[in-house]
Amino acid sequence: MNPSALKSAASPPRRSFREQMQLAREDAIVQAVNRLLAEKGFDAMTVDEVAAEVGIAKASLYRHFPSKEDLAAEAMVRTLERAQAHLEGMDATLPPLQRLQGAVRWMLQVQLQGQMPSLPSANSSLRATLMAHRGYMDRLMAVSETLGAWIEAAQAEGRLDATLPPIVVLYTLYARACDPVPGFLRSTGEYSDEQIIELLLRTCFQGLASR
Amino acid sequence: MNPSALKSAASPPRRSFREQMQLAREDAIVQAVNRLLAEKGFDAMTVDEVAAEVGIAKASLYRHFPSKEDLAAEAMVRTLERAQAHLEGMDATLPPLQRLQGAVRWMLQVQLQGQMPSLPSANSSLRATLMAHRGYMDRLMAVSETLGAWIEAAQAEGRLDATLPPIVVLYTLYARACDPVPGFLRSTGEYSDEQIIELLLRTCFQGLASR
DNA sequence: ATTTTTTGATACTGATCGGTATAATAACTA
DNA sequence: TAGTTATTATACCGATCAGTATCAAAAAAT
Repeated sequence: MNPSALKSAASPPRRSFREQMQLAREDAIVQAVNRLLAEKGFDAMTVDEVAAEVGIAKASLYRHFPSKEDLAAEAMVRTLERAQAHLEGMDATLPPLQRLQGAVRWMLQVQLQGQMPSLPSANSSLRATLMAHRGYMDRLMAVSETLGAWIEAAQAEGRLDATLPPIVVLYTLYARACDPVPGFLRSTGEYSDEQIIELLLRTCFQGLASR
Repeated sequence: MNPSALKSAASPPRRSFREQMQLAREDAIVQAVNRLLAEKGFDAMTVDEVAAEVGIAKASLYRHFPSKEDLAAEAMVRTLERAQAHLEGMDATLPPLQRLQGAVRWMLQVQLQGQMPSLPSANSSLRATLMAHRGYMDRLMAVSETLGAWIEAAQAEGRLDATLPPIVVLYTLYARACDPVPGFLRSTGEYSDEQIIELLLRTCFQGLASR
């Protein structure tokens, strides 16, 4: 059995073994980056650390990704994909407000599990890389459109304050991904992660004032 | 008229001229640090920048402050003093909830004016310096106690959700100082600073859900 | 006027870090 | 087995930056 016969038989497994390895490696890299990005942020994370955590040489790492910025961008893409998958996996019969709450709950869970990459909001070279990154922008827009539709639906149902511009709601939801409050609350040792999530969901959707 | 006579006459203006200059200089330094800290954050701010902005040599800067971390700590002290002064200057006859809203309004204003120093929440050496900084900790506790008293009073009046632990409310208010939403909203160009502040006050105290 | 202190300009040190080159080794292909 | 390719370890380059040393000029004190 010659290779080309095998290839034409079952789709193109052309070099599929090597490619499989490549993908597995890239997956391990992005996972490590994601973890380090969540733990210490972009500036404090070093490329040597990433290589050490994955267990490969730094040179091999640079054979997959051209720069540290692209590393961070890929981690963001991965997280956005997880987010979108979670949104699409939600019960479509649920009212939109509940789906939005589910989205925030997911963000808080990921953050408390130390898997939410945190990028500086004022790093020019990083922002430039992100803005130029097709995969990142596409996925960011996909998530934003999904959430945006839910926001408008929830407002139309009268469950979400309809006098708030949807963009304000969207940004406020996104901001839960980098809210320092969960971490501070956890460091008091007074609350379980589940309690923290319930408290934050209340302050986010019900506000601090009594109703 | 000899110096010691003058000194004993009008309190101790001992070396008062030099000290005056010193204070004025330190004031200029802390102001520059505060501005740069708000603009680019602790990591991106360089000591050379600070010296250049103040118009003095780096060596002279290090004669006033022992390290970059202490520089940041002093900027935080200055901001906390401004905050406390603002809190104490508020109309004491106002209901506590309104005073809390005034506090958040002030934080948002300072942030939008580019005068709110932003420190990384996960920089170990900086956190160590802050925790060991007497002046910083004292002022932080003073502000926290003032706000804490207002929170409990507002809850007792039934204006603030009394089922939220006060510490959760306090952290949520503090978090408005580093909320990325104001900046994002401003970058859309759709809203004036005053509109942004009103929107954020609503999402903070009334929440996103309709009432 | 003389002495002491402070400041400024400048250069330097030492460490960190992103990214690259090299040369040896392992793994896969044919 | 011979040859091609990928990976590793290691060292290096260049840039950045916190912090320091030097020394001359300026200011202040006596």
